[in-house]
Amino acid sequence: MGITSHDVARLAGVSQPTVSRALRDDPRVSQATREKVKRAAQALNYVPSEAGRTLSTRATRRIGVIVTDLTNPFYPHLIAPLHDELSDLGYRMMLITERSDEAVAEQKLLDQSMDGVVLTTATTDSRLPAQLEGRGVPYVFLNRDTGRAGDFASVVDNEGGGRLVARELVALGHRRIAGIFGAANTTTGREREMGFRWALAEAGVGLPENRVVRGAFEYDTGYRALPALLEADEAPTAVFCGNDVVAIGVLNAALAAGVKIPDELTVIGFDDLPMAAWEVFQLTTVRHDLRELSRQAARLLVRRIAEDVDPAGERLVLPTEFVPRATHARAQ
Amino acid sequence: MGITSHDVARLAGVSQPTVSRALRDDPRVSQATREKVKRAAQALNYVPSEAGRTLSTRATRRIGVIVTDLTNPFYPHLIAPLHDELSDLGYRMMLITERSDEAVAEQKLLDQSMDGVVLTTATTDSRLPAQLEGRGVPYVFLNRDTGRAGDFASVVDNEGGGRLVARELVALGHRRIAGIFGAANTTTGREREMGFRWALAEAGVGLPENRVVRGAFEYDTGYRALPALLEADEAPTAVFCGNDVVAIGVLNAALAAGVKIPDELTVIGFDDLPMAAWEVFQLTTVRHDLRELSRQAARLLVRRIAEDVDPAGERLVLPTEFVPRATHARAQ
DNA sequence: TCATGGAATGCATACGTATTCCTAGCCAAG
DNA sequence: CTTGGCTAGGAATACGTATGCATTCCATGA
Repeated sequence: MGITSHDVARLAGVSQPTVSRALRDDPRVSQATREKVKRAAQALNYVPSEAGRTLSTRATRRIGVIVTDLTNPFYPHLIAPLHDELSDLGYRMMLITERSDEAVAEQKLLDQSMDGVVLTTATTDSRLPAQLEGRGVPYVFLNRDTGRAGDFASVVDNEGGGRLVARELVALGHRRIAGIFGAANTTTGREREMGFRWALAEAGVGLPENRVVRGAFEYDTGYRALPALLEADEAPTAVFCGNDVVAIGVLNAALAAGVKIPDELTVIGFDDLPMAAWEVFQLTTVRHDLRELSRQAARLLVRRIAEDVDPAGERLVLPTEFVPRATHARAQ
Repeated sequence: MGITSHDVARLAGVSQPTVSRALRDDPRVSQATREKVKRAAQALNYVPSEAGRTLSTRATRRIGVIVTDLTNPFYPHLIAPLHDELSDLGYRMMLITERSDEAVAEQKLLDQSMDGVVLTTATTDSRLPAQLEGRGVPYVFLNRDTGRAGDFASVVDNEGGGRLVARELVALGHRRIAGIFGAANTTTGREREMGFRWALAEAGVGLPENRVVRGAFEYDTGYRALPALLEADEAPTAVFCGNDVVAIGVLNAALAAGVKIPDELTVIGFDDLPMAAWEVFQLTTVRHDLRELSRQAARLLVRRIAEDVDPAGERLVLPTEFVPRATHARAQ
């Protein structure tokens, strides 16, 4: 069925190893032979078998990427540039969702079928990193990490972003402020909350627990949190959301509840997804370079595979920037 | 470095083939030996090498999926259930974007590194299917196909969907109707347009070329098309969009242009993405079962790999349903 | 003229698993 | 007591590529 290097060898009248060398432009094969082999390969439409090569070289040129939910609009914006950069670096991307049975997922990661792994779903209690470590599989964190020393990670200055938002809200005169943060076992959730909280505290503004919600970085988290926050005795005049997707949930819930944005409620997101700029949202948010975030992760991983990396860990942090649009206003 | 079946064999005091058999519960190995081997494998934390298995069995349990742009909100809703179903069927998903250099992409598809391929980006003039055919790589079309006989495809009744919309618009009294359709070299674009057009013609309503736009199924297509359509002498009172993403572009453009939806313009989408139901859009659209569409494709491909399939081709067509929400109204 | 060395290529083998075929041992039937 | 058949496991090998090592051939220099 499949055409092998032996078939090419036969046609070209050389040995199989010579085919292998000629096609990879090994200087040890003469110009004439090289051309003869290439013509034969062309004629047979030969494509080297990846499995054979992998077994022989012990490199798959494949990278596994662990994601939770692709239908969450955030992830495609992470995955797409990651795919492109990996592709440029000569690697293919293998997508694995976290939901898969854990044992199965581990098998997939540990069977030597990938040269490296990108983790986008790290929680502070995940045991996967240790497994990979033990198996010698290079990996990097993207967007989230464990927060421990020794990580290889491409992340955002979440604390700084949280601070930016807090200062803006305070400057706008807001005092009853709410937060819908990410899960406490994610660094993105925790760091954004901490930066926000500390900067508020510096300004003497409190953030009581009854104005705080924590949940997954999903539309529904924002959509469901808003009604609860509005029920409180003193409704907040501003809410900082863990990310844009959550904020968009809030904006939709506000529309459903008849809450005027930004007059009655200021809403701030995080990430600046393209969607945030849509006319229907005009979401004020915190921008960072999502493309670069992914690219950096790809390059870091490839460096780690090549062992061209600081053994003590490398944590690449991208800066944030406040993006004023139409969902913020002075406290009434 | 890696632990192989030979290591397990040594520890268990048996031969390598016995390890292979024992771990795969081959009835030819005795209960006692099987347990001994499994304990040894457990102790060494043995995971079979995928490359070795692939080379030996000539099956990779890997499926390639070709996509254009993941950041287009439509694709994740196609890919996520596809991934899940493939995973349930024991396959992994390898993502490949169309933008990659074509030669490179072909290499990736033809190097025997996948057992099958799912094509989501077929155009009527694509040469990839022929390549795969020639190489004996099983493939199926998902969502789009070539429209030729012999295809293996999981698609939607696009024509029927187009008809549904045309009849609704006519019943609402619309006579100046516009269409923003998909590219003419995609079946999804063409069939939706044809169904729509024919049903309008049946009702005696015309669809002049100056009220027709064709373009990629992207946000920008809708966003840019609306101003052009509004400039015409007689602005349309209704516009049918090639899919929800395009429709959402139109809704945003309408907001920017100060056009009231639905009073001044009726907007209809196609697909019923979750996003269509968001309060900010409340998009009237055409629903089909996107999850089932992908699942069907996965199962069809696996059947084709097993050669348990009608050699003349199989085209699985899912029905459509009109979903009235808030972006349609009677012609003023 | 013969030894030396380098260039070009072939031979043998490794990679890790699955499978075909063979062998040893045992039991039961004659 | 022998023989046929069955069971459990091992030996050999295939899968396709890459590579270390051996070989051949030719040119060069002594």
